[in-house]
Amino acid sequence: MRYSHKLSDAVHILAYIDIYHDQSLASTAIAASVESNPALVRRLMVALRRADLLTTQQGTAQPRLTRATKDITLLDVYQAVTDDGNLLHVDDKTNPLCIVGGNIQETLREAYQQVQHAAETQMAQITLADLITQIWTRQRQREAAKPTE
Amino acid sequence: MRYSHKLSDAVHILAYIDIYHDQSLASTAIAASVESNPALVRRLMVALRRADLLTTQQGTAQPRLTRATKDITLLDVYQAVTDDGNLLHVDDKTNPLCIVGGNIQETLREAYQQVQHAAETQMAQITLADLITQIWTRQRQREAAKPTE
DNA sequence: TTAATTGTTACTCGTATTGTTACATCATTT
DNA sequence: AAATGATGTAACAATACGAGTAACAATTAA
Repeated sequence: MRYSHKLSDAVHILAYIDIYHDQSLASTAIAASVESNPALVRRLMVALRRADLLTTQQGTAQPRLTRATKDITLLDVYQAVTDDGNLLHVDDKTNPLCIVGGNIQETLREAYQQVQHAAETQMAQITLADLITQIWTRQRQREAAKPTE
Repeated sequence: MRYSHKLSDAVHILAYIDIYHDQSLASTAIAASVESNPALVRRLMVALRRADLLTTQQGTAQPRLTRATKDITLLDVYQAVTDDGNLLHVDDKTNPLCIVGGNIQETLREAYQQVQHAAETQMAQITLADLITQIWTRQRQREAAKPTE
């Protein structure tokens, strides 16, 4: 299975909507920035809409964030675009008659839960506003490095 | 097939080697506990050997841990069996001419690195000894619940 | 020598992700 | 009212990776 960039693309979409709020927000325009295709963008926007992160209206290219960028965390986006949301996965087919096979599943589930919690805590501390600030900072640095285009 | 259980199976192998050290440690015996096949077990053992977590000898079914179980962490095993070791992945194909597409990759890479660090810190605090203790605890609980087999 | 085991490779299969196309539905413009 | 453009949605293909499986050389021990 290929590594997923759904989270990255979803963040991309949200940042695009915020930064280019006075330009075209059509899925084709966003797709050009993501270098993907409009259908993929719309599919991700469905997931973001279901997670109550943005609103859309059929027929109009007017997606809007439902709240301030500082109130949308990386965790919100992550949970919106992943199915189960688990970073690590237990092998649920082990031999129950073996001491290891019969007890490792619950043991690992608990350990993985601790790792998951640590990761999610960090994700919850990174907001969309933080990311957009970073994007602008890097943009200004690039412009400063190349004063004449 | 769905998400990878390489980490789970690798921990399984290490725990099996420790718990059943006085019984057959052939890849077929371990595979029976994992409910997988010997070749998969041997492939994972290659990764664990390269990470200096165990030693093997061709022709003999005598894998041995290179150090005490308390000195082997979940992070050690994770890094042994994953290629790049990254839990989250940046979309490296975005439009560099767009403010978002041109700066989001590095921005997300930094954010993902923080999440990765949080997860790895937690993984480093979970040792193979902890997991084996958990396995034994659960085993005793199951035996107590069913006094007569 | 014979049997068992590891080390290794090649191949198939299942499935998640992404790319692509098509079309119904809705809104806006003419 | 018609035309245009957008979203919502589904279907299918292409791709990639994990896992299953089989096969065989190399090595060890009986």
